[in-house]
Amino acid sequence: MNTASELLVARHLSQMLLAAADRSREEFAGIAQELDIPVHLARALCILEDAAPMTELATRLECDKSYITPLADQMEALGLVNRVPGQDRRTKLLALTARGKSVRNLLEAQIAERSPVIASLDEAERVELERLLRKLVPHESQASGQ
Amino acid sequence: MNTASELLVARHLSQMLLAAADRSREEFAGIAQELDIPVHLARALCILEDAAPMTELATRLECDKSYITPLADQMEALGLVNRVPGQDRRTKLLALTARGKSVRNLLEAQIAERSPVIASLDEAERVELERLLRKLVPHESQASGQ
DNA sequence: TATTGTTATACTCTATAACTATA
DNA sequence: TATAGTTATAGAGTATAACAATA
Repeated sequence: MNTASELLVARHLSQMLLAAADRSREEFAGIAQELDIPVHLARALCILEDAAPMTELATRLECDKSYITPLADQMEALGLVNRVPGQDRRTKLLALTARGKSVRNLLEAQIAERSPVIASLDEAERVELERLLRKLVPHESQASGQ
Repeated sequence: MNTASELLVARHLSQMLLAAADRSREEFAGIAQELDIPVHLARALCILEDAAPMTELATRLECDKSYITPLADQMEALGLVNRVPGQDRRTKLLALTARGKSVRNLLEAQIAERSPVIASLDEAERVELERLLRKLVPHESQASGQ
């Protein structure tokens, strides 16, 4: 295969990959919007199945800890989490409230139902897609957030 | 299959999809950096094979036209394009200079060689990936920029 | 009246650095 | 001395709105 046609294939497939990722993000954003919570709070909610220190949330969201303070403020203002003390007195855990758990459950149910990889692919196709994506992704980066 | 396991599959595959898209973007950004041009200029360069009005560039890059003015300024400052008059006297075309064409060629050659979908997949795998991605992407959005 | 490109300005998202209180 | 969280501030990236020239 020559360079010119490889270029076309590279462009086309890369664009479809980006489009598929965008579609996945949009579906997630749509679900968050229907539940009336900002997308970045929805991402945090997914992570907070168990109460976790703010620094851990920063690590999982791949952002600076200074970003977590206002994010936690917003989650508290919406009644989704409480700041509770950890054993170390410097540490504050973000713990889901009853409402937080309820919203998180709704969120997860919608993701399971509507995520494009579930809604548009059958079991065999999902297995094959995973195999192909695994070849495209460097192996350490296969465990990041939504 | 129950909802709980579908949730896990949805999460895992969606994350891999996002990671693969990130990887593709990073490869593109790396190539741009090696050629010493900002990523957003590299994207514009890819589009400008033929001279095009600034508004068309805004459409292709999915951004506002007010964003194109400083972008074109930067490309001119780097000697990559010139603003040339169109037939309509309101319109300015962005036309690649000799240097712009040369940088664009280098860029495309690197993309053809190093894009993950070329470097990590064989022909049959690319065909299969395209088939799967096509099912994940709404059909109008299969022609956007890098 | 609508459109092209420009300008000035404002907004969103996120990070950096300095700070407090612990350890 | 190092760490958890907070605060104030700054930067990148991008959009909105008003404008001038032209259609």
